[in-house]
Amino acid sequence: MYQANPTKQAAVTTTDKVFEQIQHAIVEGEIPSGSKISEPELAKRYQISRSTLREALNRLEKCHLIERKANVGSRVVDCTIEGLLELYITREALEGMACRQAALNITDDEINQMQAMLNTHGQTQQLKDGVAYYQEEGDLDFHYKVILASHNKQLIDLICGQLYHLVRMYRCQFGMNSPRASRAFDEHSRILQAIADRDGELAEMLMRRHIAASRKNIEHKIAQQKLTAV
Amino acid sequence: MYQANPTKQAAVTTTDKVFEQIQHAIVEGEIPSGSKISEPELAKRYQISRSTLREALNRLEKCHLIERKANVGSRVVDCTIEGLLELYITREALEGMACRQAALNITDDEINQMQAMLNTHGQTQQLKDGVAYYQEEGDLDFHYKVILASHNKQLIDLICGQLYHLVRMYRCQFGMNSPRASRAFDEHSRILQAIADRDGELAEMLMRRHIAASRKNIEHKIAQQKLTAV
DNA sequence: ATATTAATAATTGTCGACAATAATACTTAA
DNA sequence: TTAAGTATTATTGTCGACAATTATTAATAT
Repeated sequence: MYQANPTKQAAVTTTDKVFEQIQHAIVEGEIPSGSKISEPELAKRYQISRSTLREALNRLEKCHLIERKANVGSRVVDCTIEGLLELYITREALEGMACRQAALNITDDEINQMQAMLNTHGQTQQLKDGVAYYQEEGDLDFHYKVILASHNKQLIDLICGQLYHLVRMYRCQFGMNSPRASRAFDEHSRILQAIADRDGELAEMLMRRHIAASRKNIEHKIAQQKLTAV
Repeated sequence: MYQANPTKQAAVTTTDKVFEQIQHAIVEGEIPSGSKISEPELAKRYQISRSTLREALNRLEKCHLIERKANVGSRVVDCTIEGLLELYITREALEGMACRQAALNITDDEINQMQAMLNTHGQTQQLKDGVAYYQEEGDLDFHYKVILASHNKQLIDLICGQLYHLVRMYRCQFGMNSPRASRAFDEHSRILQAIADRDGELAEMLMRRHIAASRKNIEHKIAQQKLTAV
């Protein structure tokens, strides 16, 4: 089953719960990208004190969903093309390395799990061909698994704990139901093959190309839009 | 002149100042690695309320210097060999990419500045040959400049804003006055050359090797220690 | 009418107190 | 004597109020 973030702890405190709610609201665009955040208003809306709201805001800042300035306040990060491309560049670096490390550190159990997952994705794709939604979730699932398989806490925290919230936000807000679904499935298969072969160098290269391909796809679309606009 | 972190904002609020003080204390080991943090005690020591202390703790958590558990409390991150190696792996990925991007995006002015900086480092090294301290600061200076030259906000924030506090902590606590000082200088020169040539591919490769060499140097030392210990 | 300054309102930063949870010490039973 | 359970203490989480700063509005002068 798909879950938003495999690294998240169970929400025990009220700050945890409010954090998750606001996070969801930001990712889905209910609290619009770029908008200013009013502490008193949000505190009232979620029926909590400003202190616990501020605690939640701190965590939102940690995963780059909001930005704060001293004595001025917080704004929801705004989704720009440049920001999206920078995010892809960063993912290419981090996930490429995670993939290389996965080839070194993955367990046989994990390989089997991922193989099974890919089979499911393949069937889903046959059933729902053209409908990219499931494939999109599947894409995130696959990437999460690779990152976890790196067994590198630093990488896992940086990517799953921080960057991927932004990734999901961009996906939602830019409505990225990419036409790369079927191609992505093949690429995933080859990546897993390289990992299973313990070929770290190849695994990294394939993952980097996989992510770079998405980035170039976006860049291409942007270029076309600019042409038709003129 | 060397500064701890080129991305940091001016400290305006009391939280800012206390954050910097505690950060320094943790990096230098005055508050020992792995130790539990008592909120009432620290609040008393710095003459502030618990609220503002907790705000500071949130920022410390953001740069991975402390870890929090709900209803239990905070601990200073503990410096382990595995953690150090994972940090090197992450740096190799991020700084490698930053270096590639720097080759694409650096301005001529920045190139000149870095060239001048390297010249200074070279002279310092001649004067103080064998004394690694200046070279160590010089090393960080160089890396900071490369990262900033990438002009990628995401990379800059991740590396300078978060990772490098941990890097400095490990350097302090493990007393890493590496014998690689003179070699590092040559490597820096070649990296800058590749950047100035706008050769992103080579620049990334050289930076990755540069960082990997430090990691392998550590791994080698560890291996030796284990041998002599038996 | 516009620009600059002063007064007002709103927002953020900081504080101390209380509530809920976890750690510790103590008591009691086997 | 040890183990389990209970009572106590200490720590963290949450709250509402006040202080400091910023944003907004009103007033005055050019």
